[in-house]
Order: sequence, then C-alpha cells, then structure tokens
Amino acid sequence: MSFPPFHMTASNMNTDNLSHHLAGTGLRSTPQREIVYSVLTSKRDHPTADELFARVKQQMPNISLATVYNCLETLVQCNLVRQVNVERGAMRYCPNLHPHAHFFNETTGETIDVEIPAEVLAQVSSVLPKHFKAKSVEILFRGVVDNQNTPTSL
Amino acid sequence: MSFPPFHMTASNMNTDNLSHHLAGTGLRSTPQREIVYSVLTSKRDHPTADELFARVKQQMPNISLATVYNCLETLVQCNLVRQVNVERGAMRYCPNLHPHAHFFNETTGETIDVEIPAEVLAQVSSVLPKHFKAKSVEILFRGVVDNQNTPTSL
DNA sequence: TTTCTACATTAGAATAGTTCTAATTATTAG
DNA sequence: CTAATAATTAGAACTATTCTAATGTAGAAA
Ligand SMILES: [Mn+2]
Ligand SMILES: [Mn+2]
Ligand SMILES: [Zn+2]
Ligand SMILES: [Zn+2]
Repeated sequence: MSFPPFHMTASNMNTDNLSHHLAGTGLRSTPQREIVYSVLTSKRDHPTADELFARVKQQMPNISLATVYNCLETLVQCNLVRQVNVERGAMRYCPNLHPHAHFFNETTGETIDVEIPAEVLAQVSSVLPKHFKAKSVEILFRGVVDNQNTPTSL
Repeated sequence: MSFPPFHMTASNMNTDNLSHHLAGTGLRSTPQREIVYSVLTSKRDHPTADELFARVKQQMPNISLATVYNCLETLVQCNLVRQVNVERGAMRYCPNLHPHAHFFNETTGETIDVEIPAEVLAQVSSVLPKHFKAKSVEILFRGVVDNQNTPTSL
C-alpha cells in the first residue's frame, strides 16, 4: 500500500523534491537517496534505520545499511526528514514535515503523528525567556489508546 | 556547591523522601540509592549515568557503574527522577519533578529546565483525540542562547 | 573521449551506552 | 541464628551507530 504525500506545497512535491533540495546544498541526487526517501515517505510511520533498510532492500537488494544511515543523515540535513527519539534504542525517522506532535503508544510501541494547531505551538514557544532562541520544538506524548470502538488510525 | 530541593511539598521533602517512596513500592532504601539520589538532586543539571557515576564515586568510591544504572532505574520507577532524551547517545536524568520543558543549548550541549505554565500544558494536552490517554507530555526546545548580557543561568 | 576530481557507497571494524549474567554481599523475616 | 530475598558488583554481551579504508560513480576539465 502506498500513500500520497502528506501535503502539497511548493516545497513538498515528492517527485524531484529530493533532487531539488539536494541541489540547494551541493549534494548529489543518487539512486540510493531517491529510494530511501521514496520508501520512507510512502508509509505514514516512524521506522528505524534497520526497518527502513529491510523495506528498501526489496527494491534495491544490494544497498547497505551504512548507506541507509548515510542517506538518512543527508535527508535530515536537508530538512526532508525529522528524527524522533521516543525511546532509548534506535532512532526513528519521520517523513511528515508539517508541524506536529508525536504520541507514543506504550501498548504497541507505535509512534503516531498528532496535529497541533499553530496557536498552541505559539503558546508553547512563548514560555521561553527572551534570549533563548529556539530553532525547533518537539512535543511527545506517552500513553495508551482507549479502544472502545477505535477507527484503526486517525 | 549544593542546592536546596526544587520545591517543598508533602511529597517532595528530600530527606526520607526516598525511603518513603521506595517503601511504597516494596523496594529497599540502600546507601547506594540514597547517595545516587542525593547527588543527583544536589545539582540542577541533567547528567548522564556516567557523569553521575563520577560524582557519586567521590562519596562512595567502590560503587559500580552497574549500580548507578540500577539505582537510576529504580528512581525512575518511583517517579523521583525523570529520564530525558535530548540526543542520540547517553540518556540524561532530571531531578526536577515539577512539570517543565527542556531547552537544549546546541552551542554548549547543556540542557536546562524551562518553567511551563499549567495552562499552556493544558492547551497542549487538549490537542489529543479523546481516546488517546496521555500519561506524560515532554516538551523539548533546541536552539541557542543569545548572549547579549546574560546572567549565567535563569 | 579520456582523465581528473570530488563525492558516494560499501563491508566490516570499532565504539558507546546500556543491559545481562552469575557470583557475592546485605537486609529482612521467621 | 538461619533462611529467604533483594541488592550490588565486575565483567561479558549486546545493540545501535559511526568510522575506516577500499571501491565505485558521475560530472567537469582538458
Ligand atoms: Mn532514543
Ligand atoms: Mn537519546
Ligand atoms: Zn511524525
Ligand atoms: Zn529537567
């Protein structure tokens, strides 16, 4: 199963989004980078490098784990992917570039995106003393999902 | 240098706070646990297990790193200490039990506490869909401190 | 088109941080 | 005091990631 991109804006148009962003920073668009990016954005979850490696190998069987790490590092530098740190253990990667929070489901181990209104985000950022210049804010919930009659996802 | 406890309430009174909390969960108060807790709460920072190990050894030279890890795990389970995950790499430990956010200073690598008004926290929690039951919320800023004429800390 | 150069990929070694194991020691209960 | 239980310890094992050094690739210069 495949998903459409999260949102269509001038700066997020899946195809050639990558080479575009890479070009901007003097980095090359390579088959490995394209596939890692495409596989990551094709599913709305937060895989580890290892999990992504397994998915990517289906399309490019000779890619190495080191390359997956290298590609992810590149994508993070280009701001095409976010790192999310929900647990000790493996880093997770998020392809959703919209401002959002994460909810870590302690029962299943899954991390899902939670929309967060710009006004709430502004409220949060306003708590910082004037001379603290935040470049990013991460909001992480931990808890459980009360399954009375739950639609599979939001 | 030593600091007073962050705040005095019925459930946070430094001395015997520990044995009190431990008793509640059927755990023993031991010299190692007492010292790890006391050393951690005596400084307002967010040390790694290794850093804390170094500090604790000054008072108890034969304590082992494994024990520091064990004690920290116990303290986290008792809700006397919070884990904070600001970077890939070593876990950090926070002795401040008040609801607060963290600011990771990318220049210095230091993580400091930022007070966060209850109303803002409530705002943040309100963004969750009804069937998501959050047990905790973590807010982490990353950025730099604009040092025009900065007092050493807040 | 060949050559030069810089960049990217790769396998495997090395590293860092943490957890596990098995032996010893300490505390509590009977 | 003895037995049972829990905690500590040193070191081995483990996991995730980064590093190293060799090889591959692709565009730019000639
Ligand atoms: Mn993590
Ligand atoms: Mn971390
Ligand atoms: Zn996400
Ligand atoms: Zn803190």
